[in-house]
Amino acid sequence: MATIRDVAKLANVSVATVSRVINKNGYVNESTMQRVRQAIEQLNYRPNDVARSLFKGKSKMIALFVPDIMNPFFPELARAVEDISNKHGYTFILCNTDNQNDKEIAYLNALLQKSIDGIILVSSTMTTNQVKDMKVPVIALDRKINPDLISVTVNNYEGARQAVQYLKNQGCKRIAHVSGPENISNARERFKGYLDEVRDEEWFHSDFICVGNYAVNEAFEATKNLLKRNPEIDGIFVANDLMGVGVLKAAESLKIKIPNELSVIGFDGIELGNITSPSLTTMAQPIYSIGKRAAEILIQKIEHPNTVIKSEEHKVKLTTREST
Amino acid sequence: MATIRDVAKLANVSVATVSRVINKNGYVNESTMQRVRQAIEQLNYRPNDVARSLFKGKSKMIALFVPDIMNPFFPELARAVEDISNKHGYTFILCNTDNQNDKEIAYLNALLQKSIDGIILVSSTMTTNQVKDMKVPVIALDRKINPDLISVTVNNYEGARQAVQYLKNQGCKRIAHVSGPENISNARERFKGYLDEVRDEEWFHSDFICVGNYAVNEAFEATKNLLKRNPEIDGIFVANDLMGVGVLKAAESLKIKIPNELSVIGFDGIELGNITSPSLTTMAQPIYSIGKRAAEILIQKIEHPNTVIKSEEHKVKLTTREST
DNA sequence: ACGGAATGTGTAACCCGTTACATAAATAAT
DNA sequence: ATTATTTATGTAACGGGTTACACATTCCGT
Repeated sequence: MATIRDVAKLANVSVATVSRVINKNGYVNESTMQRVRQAIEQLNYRPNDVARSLFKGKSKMIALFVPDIMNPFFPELARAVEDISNKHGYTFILCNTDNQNDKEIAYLNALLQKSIDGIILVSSTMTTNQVKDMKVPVIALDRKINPDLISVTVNNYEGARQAVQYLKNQGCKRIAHVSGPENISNARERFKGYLDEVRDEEWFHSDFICVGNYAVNEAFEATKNLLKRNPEIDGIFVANDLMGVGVLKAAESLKIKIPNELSVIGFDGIELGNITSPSLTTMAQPIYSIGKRAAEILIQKIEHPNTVIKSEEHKVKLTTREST
Repeated sequence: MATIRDVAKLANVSVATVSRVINKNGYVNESTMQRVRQAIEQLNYRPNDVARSLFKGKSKMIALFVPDIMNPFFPELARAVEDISNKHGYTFILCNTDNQNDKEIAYLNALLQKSIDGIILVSSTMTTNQVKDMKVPVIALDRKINPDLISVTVNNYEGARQAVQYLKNQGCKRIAHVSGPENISNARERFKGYLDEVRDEEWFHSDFICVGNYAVNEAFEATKNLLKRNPEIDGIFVANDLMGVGVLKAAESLKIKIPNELSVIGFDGIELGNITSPSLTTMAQPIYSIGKRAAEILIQKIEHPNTVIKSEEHKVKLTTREST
């Protein structure tokens, strides 16, 4: 690999001049520039980013922490972040944390040693202190971590209320909820939205609530029990689409007809909900958009540390399909 | 951030000694080591990986190129590669190429400037020359690129034959094929497996073949036409599960009963096939395993360049579900 | 024609670990 | 007792860009 000194020698200039040509800063005479350009061409010279990073203390890399890329909600988020990173000349690092705080911390330290420029966190296990101590720009995505940390999320509470209202409008009289894990902020907000919508109904009963873990199987089992215990249930608001699939399957296994006997609405709007039959009505998040915004904001924070940046809450949108 | 010189000063030794302690090489007196350790502790010193990389010319990073992480086949692959990278102390970089050669080349150059240690390619657009010129270890995954490039794949040809044989065993007498793009090696192999299994049947007709692009929608449309034109078809071997979903939907839209009137078998074994109804019988690849092996082999190649490494062809496995 | 600004280029320090090489003391071998 | 090893530690160059600073030239205004 040719170095900047090779180029300098060939072009009969100093390394400083070559550097100026590469970075388009400082004064360089037009004819000198031509010579340098030619030398660069001739040697097929590419600057060594590692050397650059060492001097600048910046690596032009950003990382995304997700619980598990195999969860179908995250690939679209990852895609968005990668697209934006790439567009701005950043390299994209993906970390699967499995919701384990020790993994997050290990990744964090490893990345700091590599002079990572910024991190986007989808996390429910990071503590306030851990986030405060971070030496690089950080954005929370999908889940709030603490009020001081800029986040890009959706209006989970409002979306949940809208979902339940929609079920009511469809004529449901006994609406249950399969919630997400209570350590995840968006699950709590969706749950609260549900609760505020049903708590004053005379039919409401706390047994209409069951707690899932945002995954298919547990929701499948939990819903079977729920529906066996409470056959009067005619609507279910499920805290995410993945569990929504489990709910559809539970209904199927109990020979409950959807949407005739039971309406189901999910949350997230992942492609998967389009493929089930019946397909799943859902409160769709603008998944790509929030990933994109998180990346844009992060890069803004990296490149212009002084600009004031605010958290964003995007809107979910009812997407009616066959399950209601 | 504390540097090695700060540590050296505090411990009253030279930087060389500190380096020896950190890397556990060379001779260091026990008591000196204690002092150094304490200084490291006290300053909360972490070596700067960028400086290390600069000197060593290695970055402890590996990259995975996939067409698009949003395609449900790839997250599991990515997860496997990330797990193994992480286990061996490598940082994992994900690149979405959209099957565009210019993107691949752009990524490649960017990564080389960052002293990337190795790359795993899922690619059908990289040319032989481009691969030959690469200055770092490279492994092809899922798709062969050229015979000289080590690859980790599955027995697509055999798997395809088994799939068709299975349909025959199930009593299918008119078996069609929805193939993948012919520029993708595994699609060609699967197609050939199908062809070798049906070409001598008296019922075989070239109109039983239709070409898809490994995505749901095109397969949906193509299959609708196929089945309208050839209502005698009673079995379809689909080159991947994603298109398998499209086929199931096409049958549904034509009110063709699966598996009674039509049997469908896919290829890949992605989780999605489990969620459709009917669920999709498939030739399941050991997706995680091949990703894992690709990463292991790559790291082997990086760390021990002289070991002889051979391509691997893993076996697919028939997974019978409701669509047959 | 003279002073100050704009233009053009080079030298060398710097970023921070790593390691070849030198030196010296302690221990082992003969 | 003397030489060969082993152990222990330090100095300084190195990897490859970047940039502060110095110096030289050209241009412009008056």
